[in-house]
Amino acid sequence: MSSAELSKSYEPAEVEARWSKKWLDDGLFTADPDSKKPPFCIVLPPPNVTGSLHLGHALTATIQDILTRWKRMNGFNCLWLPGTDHAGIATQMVVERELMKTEKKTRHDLGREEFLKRVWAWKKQYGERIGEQHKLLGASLDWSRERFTMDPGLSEAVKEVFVRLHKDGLIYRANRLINWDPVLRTALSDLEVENEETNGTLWSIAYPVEDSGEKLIVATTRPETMLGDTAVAVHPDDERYKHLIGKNVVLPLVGRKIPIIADGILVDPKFGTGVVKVTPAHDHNDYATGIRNKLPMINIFTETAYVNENGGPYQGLERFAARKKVLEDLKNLELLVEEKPHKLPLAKSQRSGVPVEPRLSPQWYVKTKPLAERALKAVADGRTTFVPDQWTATFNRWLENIQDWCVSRQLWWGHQIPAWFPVGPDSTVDFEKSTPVVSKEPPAEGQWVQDPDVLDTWFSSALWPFSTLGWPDVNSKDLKAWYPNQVMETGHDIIFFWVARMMMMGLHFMDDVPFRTVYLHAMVRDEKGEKMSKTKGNVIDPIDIIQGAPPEKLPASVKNKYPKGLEPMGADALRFTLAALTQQGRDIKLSIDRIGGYKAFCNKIWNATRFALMNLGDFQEDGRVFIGERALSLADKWILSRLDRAVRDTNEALERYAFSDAASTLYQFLWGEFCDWYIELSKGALYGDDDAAKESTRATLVFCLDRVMRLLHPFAPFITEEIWQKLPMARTVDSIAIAEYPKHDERLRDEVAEATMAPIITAIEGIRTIRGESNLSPALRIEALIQSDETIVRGTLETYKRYVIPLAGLAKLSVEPMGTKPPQSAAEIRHQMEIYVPLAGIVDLAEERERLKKDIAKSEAEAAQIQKKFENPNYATRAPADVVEKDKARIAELKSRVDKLNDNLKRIAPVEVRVAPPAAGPVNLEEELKEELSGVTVPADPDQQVKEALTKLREGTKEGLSSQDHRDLGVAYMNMGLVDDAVREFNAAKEDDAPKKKAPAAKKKPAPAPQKAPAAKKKPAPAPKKAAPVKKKPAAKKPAPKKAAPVKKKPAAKKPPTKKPATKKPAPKKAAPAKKTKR
RNA sequence: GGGUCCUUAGCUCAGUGGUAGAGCACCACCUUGACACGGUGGGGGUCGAUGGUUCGAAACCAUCAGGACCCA
Repeated sequence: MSSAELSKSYEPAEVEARWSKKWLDDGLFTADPDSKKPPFCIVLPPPNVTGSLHLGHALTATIQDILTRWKRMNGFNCLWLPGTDHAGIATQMVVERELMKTEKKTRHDLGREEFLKRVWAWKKQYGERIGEQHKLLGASLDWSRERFTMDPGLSEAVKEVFVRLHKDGLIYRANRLINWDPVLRTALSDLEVENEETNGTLWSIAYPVEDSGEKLIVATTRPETMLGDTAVAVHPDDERYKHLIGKNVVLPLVGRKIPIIADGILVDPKFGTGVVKVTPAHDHNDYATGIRNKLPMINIFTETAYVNENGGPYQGLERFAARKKVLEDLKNLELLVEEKPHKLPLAKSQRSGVPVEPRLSPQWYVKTKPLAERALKAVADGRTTFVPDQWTATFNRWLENIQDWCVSRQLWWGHQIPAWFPVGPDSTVDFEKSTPVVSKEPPAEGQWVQDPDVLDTWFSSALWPFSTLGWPDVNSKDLKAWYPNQVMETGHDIIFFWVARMMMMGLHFMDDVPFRTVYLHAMVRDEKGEKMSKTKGNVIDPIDIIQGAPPEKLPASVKNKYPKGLEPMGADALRFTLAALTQQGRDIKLSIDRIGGYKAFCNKIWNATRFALMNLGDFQEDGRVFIGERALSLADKWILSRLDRAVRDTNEALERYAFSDAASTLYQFLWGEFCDWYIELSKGALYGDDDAAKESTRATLVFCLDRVMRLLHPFAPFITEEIWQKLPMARTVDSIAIAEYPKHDERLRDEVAEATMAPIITAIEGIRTIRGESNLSPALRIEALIQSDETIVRGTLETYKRYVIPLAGLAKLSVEPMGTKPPQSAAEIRHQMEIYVPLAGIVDLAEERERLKKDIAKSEAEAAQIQKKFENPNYATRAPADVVEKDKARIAELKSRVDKLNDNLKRIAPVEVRVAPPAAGPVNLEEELKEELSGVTVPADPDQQVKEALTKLREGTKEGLSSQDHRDLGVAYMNMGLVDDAVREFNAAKEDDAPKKKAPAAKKKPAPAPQKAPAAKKKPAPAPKKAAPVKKKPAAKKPAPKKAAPVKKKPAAKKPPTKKPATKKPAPKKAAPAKKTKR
């Protein structure tokens, strides 16, 4: 086991399939109502049964699964209950469309019974898909409790609720103006109607006043409804029309006499002409006016919005055709006065998209006021809280202004309303006039017919938190165990559809809130921030991201960006991305590239594990000795302490539902600390001969991986299970899914270790900065000298040379008190230490000078900025002392830094190289330059690598070089302090009078390699100050700003939580991995 | 018309009174015995605009501009 072989990279497909099946086979997610553990229950908001999951569902599932797995691992008795919704209108529409397409039939051709059979068949065929998708996502749902809103149990709950609400006087039937969808031929609730700003027309029509030559000009956006006008209204105070109030107009086209009424509510005298036509049966405002003024109501449309028998000659025309005809006729009569463009809000059916036709019809309503009051109170009392809490206000405002809820739908697919109408003597049923009996069964006496209508889908959804648990059986074990649910997690777009209604129903029937916390997540949008919708064609199937997809499967917008299709990312990467992007109160713009980044993260974790397993030997953690009791190295103690912080921060973030903060912490710890630092530091021990060190390192690796896999498991269930199972250690449970979630453990915290590591990290980073900015090959070992006045720092660096040397790629490290600076060196001034790397012979000092100058400039600029604050006399007096002190200290530090950098700049001032003209005869350069070169340190024993490179170069110089090339090389060698080589080249330059043009063969190794083709520089002697371009980049390199002394910060204060994957890192400023070095 | 939210590096976003941050992208150097889905180093921002409060504003207040969403 300890030598388990891992593939070179993480391949999610196989791993996911295997564990997904195993978890289900083992029933790990099947909840037990008899458990003594504390309950934790989330019911999955049921998706449309015939639909398919989109990324919004993937987000819901991810968040709920994170919460559930986290709680499960924390010892809760978790139930996450899946299910689907029958989605009345949507499903019926889909099946009707299919029926028309394949059989050219309407549902009426089939009849209700036969049609419903088809819908059930459809449900059976497509209903599995949602479940499969959830399983691919790794959702730890209890499939044994899967529910469907039209299951017998849930249907029973619906009937029970309807009957009881009716008995309680909270359900009634009324003939009112409702929102009617003329395509679907059903009533809709207010929430199912969307108002859309539309460019329309405002027509002005002349209505002749009866027995008078006067005409009233009315303005309307819907002229066809004049067929149903029963009045015209003016404002009671409008002087223009006062004299006409009480008279009649003759309705054009129809000839009906209708009254001129005064209504101060309907009429705005400033709008249009100040005269309004009133059509109570086809407009909500007019309807209210009709009631106020006791006007007759004339319905002019059929249920499909064709003009009916009340429309006289227009009967049979569709509503828009009727409009056209009415306008035409008015024009002919010269009664159409004006026509102008007008913007108006158009009410459209959310489902069919057609304009809603307000229609008078008898429907069932839920009286919501009393229910809403309880819901409001429960939230006010804090029995249910919203996260983020900004939604509380939205919730309150809606419930405070709630209208009665129209719950009947003229559909076939859904819960048929348990109301019974008497069959009349002539075997007919008058659904409009007769009084129905509400009960589950028809009355025993007489002949009854059940109301043909069904209930709004949301009616059954509102019962979901308790109907799924067995209600109305109040003795149900599940109900007792898990009601109220702990959390309702859903999108904020359905706070009214669902959350509010579940609150009302839960409180009424269970006498308690349905859930303690409502977590509302943001909407998932595409990369451009647009809502994902089928019509926009930007909907992405989460499975295509998990498993990859060929371009032809993708929506156009995605295909454009990824013409080759999508690579498989794996469920863990998708989940982690969603969690990382979840900001409270902010939409998620999903970036596929971002998912790629987290896929890389998964691969990184995989390889870190691979490294560990390859180096564990026969180590086996039996758990008998607590890790802290082992003889741990500094690195071991450090990473354990960092791990403990990650554990604490992750738990703390999850408590706050701050998923992105948790993801960030995990990402940063695993990559930025564990991989970048600990693994690199561990190599010394693992590859060394000290068995004790090896043992403690192996134990630490296993300990960390075990903990961090558990910590990460809720976010990335598959890879963590796979890795956890491979760790050589004793386990008390068979799956990480039911292993204990790591908890903060004070024994692991080690402030001393963290503080001790700080200068080590500072030193390594400082040396790396020099290397990087000097473009030194990672393979090149260099020497470094660190000076510090801090005894502790010196002691630490001396003691832990074995950490610094390999990670910084050193051949040698010297540590000493502040003192004489080495000549010809690059410098980095860091907190409590100065780092010097002798560069003579390695690198072009001119570039180092540039680097220093920029660093100086930057420090000076920062100091000046702070200094400016002190120019304001009030600053020192009014600002808090500690802030002032801090600024003073910072200025002092910067000034000292500038001084030191300047010193070093002087030390590496250019060497004046005077080269005699070649024609002047033999020159003994060594002799001639003795003085100038006296300060140059010639590396006593250049690194083997350098030697090799030089050898190669020297060989290269033997052929094809012009005298000019030799001279350039000579200067280069001079600058590097390689006097012998320089002299040889200068001599060669003189001897070689027949120049051959050929660039030296040398590669780009560390040594100088003047690759430029030998230009025919005729100039006798180059005498360049710095000629030899050691590196390629001609231009100045970059400065070496580096932030001040990062490491110091003391990891603890992680600032506020962050969001993204990487946030602020705790200790290591930049967490530089440490790969290179060894060789 | 009412309400909510957003505007910080090329992109996506943290930061909410005291030295501008992350990931990705970018540049340079590296096929180093876990990983090129990698390593190291680096460049890049007048924090939407204007005014105010304050010793000090990306942050608080006001106004404006641009964008998103909800409700009527």
